[in-house]
Amino acid sequence: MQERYEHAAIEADAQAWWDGRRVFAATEDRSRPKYYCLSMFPYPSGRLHMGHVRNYTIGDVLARFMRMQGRNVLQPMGWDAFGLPAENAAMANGVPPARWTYDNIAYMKRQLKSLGLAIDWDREVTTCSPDYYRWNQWLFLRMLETGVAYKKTGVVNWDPVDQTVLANEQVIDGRGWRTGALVEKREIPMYYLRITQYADELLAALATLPGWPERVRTMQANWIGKSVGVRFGFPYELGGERRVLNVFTTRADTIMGVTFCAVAAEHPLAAHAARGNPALAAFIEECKQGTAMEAELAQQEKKGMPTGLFVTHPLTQQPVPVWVGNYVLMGYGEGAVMGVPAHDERDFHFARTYGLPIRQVIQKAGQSFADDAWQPWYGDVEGTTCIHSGKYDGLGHEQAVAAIAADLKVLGVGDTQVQWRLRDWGISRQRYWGCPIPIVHCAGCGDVPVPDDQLPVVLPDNLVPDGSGNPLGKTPAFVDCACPSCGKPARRETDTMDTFVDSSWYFLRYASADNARAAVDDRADYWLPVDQYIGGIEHAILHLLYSRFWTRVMRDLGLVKVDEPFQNLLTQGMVLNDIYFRKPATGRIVYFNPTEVEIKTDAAGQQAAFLKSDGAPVESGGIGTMSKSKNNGVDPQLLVEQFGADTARLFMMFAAPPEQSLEWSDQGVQGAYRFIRRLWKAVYEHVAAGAVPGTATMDALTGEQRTLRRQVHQTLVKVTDDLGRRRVFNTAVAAVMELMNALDKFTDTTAPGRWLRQEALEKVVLMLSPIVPHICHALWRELGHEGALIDERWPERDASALAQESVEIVLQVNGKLRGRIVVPVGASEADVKEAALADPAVMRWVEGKPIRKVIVVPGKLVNVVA
RNA sequence: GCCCCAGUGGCGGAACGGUAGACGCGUCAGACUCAAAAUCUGAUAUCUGCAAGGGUGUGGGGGUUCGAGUCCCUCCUGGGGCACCA
Repeated sequence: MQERYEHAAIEADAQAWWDGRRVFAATEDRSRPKYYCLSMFPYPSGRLHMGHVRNYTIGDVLARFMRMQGRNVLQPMGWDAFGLPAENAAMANGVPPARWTYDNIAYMKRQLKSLGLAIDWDREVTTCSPDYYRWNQWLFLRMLETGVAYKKTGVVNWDPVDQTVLANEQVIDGRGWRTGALVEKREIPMYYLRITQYADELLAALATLPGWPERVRTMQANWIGKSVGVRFGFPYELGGERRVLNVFTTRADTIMGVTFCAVAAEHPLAAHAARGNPALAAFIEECKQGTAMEAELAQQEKKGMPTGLFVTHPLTQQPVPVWVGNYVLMGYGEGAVMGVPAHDERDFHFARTYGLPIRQVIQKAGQSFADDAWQPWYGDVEGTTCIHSGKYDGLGHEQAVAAIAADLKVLGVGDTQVQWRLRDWGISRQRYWGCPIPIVHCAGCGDVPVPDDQLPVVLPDNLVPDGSGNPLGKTPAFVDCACPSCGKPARRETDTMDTFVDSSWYFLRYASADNARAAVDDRADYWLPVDQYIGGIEHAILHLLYSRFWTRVMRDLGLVKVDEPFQNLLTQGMVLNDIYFRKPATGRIVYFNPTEVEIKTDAAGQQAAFLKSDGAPVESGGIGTMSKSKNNGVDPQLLVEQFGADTARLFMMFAAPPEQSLEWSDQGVQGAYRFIRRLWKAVYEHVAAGAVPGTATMDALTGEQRTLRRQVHQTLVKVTDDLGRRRVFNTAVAAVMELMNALDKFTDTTAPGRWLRQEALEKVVLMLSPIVPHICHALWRELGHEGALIDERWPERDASALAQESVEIVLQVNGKLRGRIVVPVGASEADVKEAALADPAVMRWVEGKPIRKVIVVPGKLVNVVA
């Protein structure tokens, strides 16, 4: 055995061994329980970043661990290859997005391979390939047929200078990122998927996902946002015609406190009132300007303007003024709300601003109402009763809502209704680098779906966008076509699909990746659902919800049998690093990569950062997610070259639990490397000492030998639990490190001692193999095994090694630690209590006080309450 | 603004209501070396004490419990998401 640990040779050798025997190619072996281990596929941005390394190492550890547990493991990989960055790169470099993307994929695939991941590359999926996206198109057409897909108008960010639609990301402070022009909202026709039709099921089924983090389920439930309330109408007359203004409210109990109604700027009533009212028309225009982003809308100043119209309160018959409010969303409910300033905070501030009356109709015991300042209890529903509400006075929230809903129903103006926050999913994007929507617009026949036998509608791969609109629209070879229905010249749809479509079913395609005739086949029934899905917390809502929806749509089309695609979910935390920058007097902030920066400590002990290239200081921007924009990423390539994939993997697993954010640390990497070299050295020295004699008889072991063997098996129990049940890896690594520390101190060179060392090292190599597979592959051979480690099973614990004769008990007096005693295992509670009370330290602390209570936790502690 | 999560030594973190700080990093001391690096050994929350020991301590405040870093309420700070970044 070689004395030096040489990661490059060891890793190349192990990877060649796995590749040469195709050990990770998965087949549908029905005799074994399957394990589908899936990591979120990467966007091919150019190079792998640390977030990827973390994500894929977690997946790989679980995949390899489950393989050792006897499961038939599938771990596939692919590319989320459509998207905006390719268009941005094209604009910057003049290279077509297709070439940029495929070059990136080739490079990143080499990087992934160098990490030694147990991936079945035969199932690789690339979403920008026609082999994949033709099925997006095919599935979209099925959704059109079943009514899941439909067309309506939607709001987009419009850059009036570039004449193009902007992504939210491209809008900075309300202006276009390239032109600096004020962004406008614009309504255009788009295709939508009826996810709201599945809202009930998507919400209810969260209860069937105990393997998901509670917080993700909560976020999804809030996103779907089911609320039960009352929908009712305020009657009014317009041009001699009787109409109603419908609103939805969860607070029908406050209906007697209505002093105004507010409608969205896009509401028909607003448009009507604006005719002949230039000031109102201007206000409505102003509301329609600006952002379409919820985060910005929610923070802008609440503004409104009266329409001059009045509606009638359905219960009091009083006239109620109608306002236009910029805080009313057309997309939610009816696009109109009843205004109850006394009991809704937004309405309160609105009413205060515009001098509208505030009428208290809810009271709470011990609280007094004043209309000059908002108090949180005004919005309470518990412990409140109605006042100033006529026949409803004295009723609680629920009773009042029920009574008022019933009365509105009798009047024929309202009823209880379930309202969802969830909106239908708009999938049209006015962009080039995406999956073409398979529709042809014909002057005679209208919107005609492309027939299945003409799929895929192939995206031309040689265009270079210039930022002014979708280049597809300027490409006659793409746009001009014959109508599939009448054959006359027609125009092809130039919108492409949201890239979330691509990622909503790729995990199904992996199971049937080579099928050119169908999107999925019965192999999907074998592999699905995904047993373990691993990805960033930033996908907690959208991607995961869309995937759950899409899977159900495919189920209802008879294509798959599962309801839920992902049985267990692990949301890994972000990878963070230091941020350094300079802010020139004019121009934009310049960020420097931490590798370009040197930290110096001056005479006074103050630390300061300097740029290596010019020696001048840079400012510290704290710590943040590794990102291109902050230029604080670390290239995994350099790490792998310098220290090897095993070190990179070990550091990632050891530095933090998987769900927490992870701070990058060069010194932490050094520590991981040091441990790997220690492991190598321990095996080297053991092997160099010659062959291990026979076997040892357990009952002949000395106390010290028994202690070591117990620790070996205790570590095995802990690591098995951490990897299997708890899914935390940092503590598993720590336990093995402790064992290695103990092994260092175990200098016994007798025959049983050497035998124990052999056993300990074998267990360590097996336990660490999911995390650092390359070095373990090599060490397993060196420890004298003919077969390869990849074919080994996870070791079993030896119960006899774990047996103990005595156990330490912690003694507390009034909850404070005061001493310890050692008692025999299985000592009775009474004996332990007696021993505890007889302990000198306990006696000293309870002296003179009557003992009120003694709590005994068997095998752990005694707490004396005095 | 709304929804979700996290705050523990100099740092990353451990503690699955029961010994706070495992393990690693860093620092300090020692060994080896002409020297340095590497490696190895030991110490390392804080205050008090010669020591044994004792006090304090898990972002702030309050609560539940024999016992709270852990559960509940509230506030502060940081992070993620908010529907066209992926």
